[in-house]
Amino acid sequence: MLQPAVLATLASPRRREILRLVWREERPAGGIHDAMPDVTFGAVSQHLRALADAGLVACRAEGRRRYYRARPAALGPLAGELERFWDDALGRLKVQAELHAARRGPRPGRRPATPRRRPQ
Amino acid sequence: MLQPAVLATLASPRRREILRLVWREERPAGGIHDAMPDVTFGAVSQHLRALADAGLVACRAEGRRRYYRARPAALGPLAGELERFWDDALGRLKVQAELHAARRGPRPGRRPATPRRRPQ
DNA sequence: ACAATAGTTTAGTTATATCTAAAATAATTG
DNA sequence: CAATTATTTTAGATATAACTAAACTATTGT
Repeated sequence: MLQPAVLATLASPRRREILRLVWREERPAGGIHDAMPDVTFGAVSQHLRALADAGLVACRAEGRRRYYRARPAALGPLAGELERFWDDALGRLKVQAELHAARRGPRPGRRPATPRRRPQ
Repeated sequence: MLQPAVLATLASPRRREILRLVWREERPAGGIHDAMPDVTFGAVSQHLRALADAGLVACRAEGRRRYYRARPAALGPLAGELERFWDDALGRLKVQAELHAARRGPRPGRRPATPRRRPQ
């Protein structure tokens, strides 16, 4: 299936919640639902289908259980979709700078690094 | 404004289209609309507001024109929002591998960068 | 085969997004 | 100030998304 909008699929907080639940270890649909008390099993199942359609999760059937797990590689196409922005030299620098700053706190080590395009 | 869902804002293809138009150089709202014949000026303006609310564009008024430009740095929070996934060691490796493979073919330059973990 | 369990799918409701057309605002010009 | 230009905002239509409840499918156990 020609991956329907990874970005759109990730845009739903509910689906990100699910994705986080199955990121490190697979879980059966019921287990996922147990972790989300405020929504129906049916709704969870629907989100799981959306995630699977986008390639963001894989499903393994075992007995009457269906174990879901995240497919981290599916974020590659997301990066691809953002590529037009990300790929811009200025954009990349700014993004990475901010990312690093947010993660580690202000770091003096980052030089402005040869502005190749147009320094705003 | 406390940045409403960068991801959700980017999920709209129309808004990505606009963002691309103002990525490298600022444009007046009208200029943006000119590049999008299949939608109303009003609709464009509404999307511009959504983008601005998400911090993805900035606006400069000059005379009766309003010039918009992208704010690449706003993709930082997006990365932050994806951080929980991206930050996972396995995820990062897979994603970056795929990204680099897609963009330039295998390149040895980038080191994996100390994996910080967060408890889920 | 029957009942129980695990999950999906459907029908229908409600909420949210997106769009158009028109009215409103704001700066500029005559 | 009135007209013009550039843009925003509003009201309302239509489409899409998310959810619930219930019906349905499939697997296991008795």
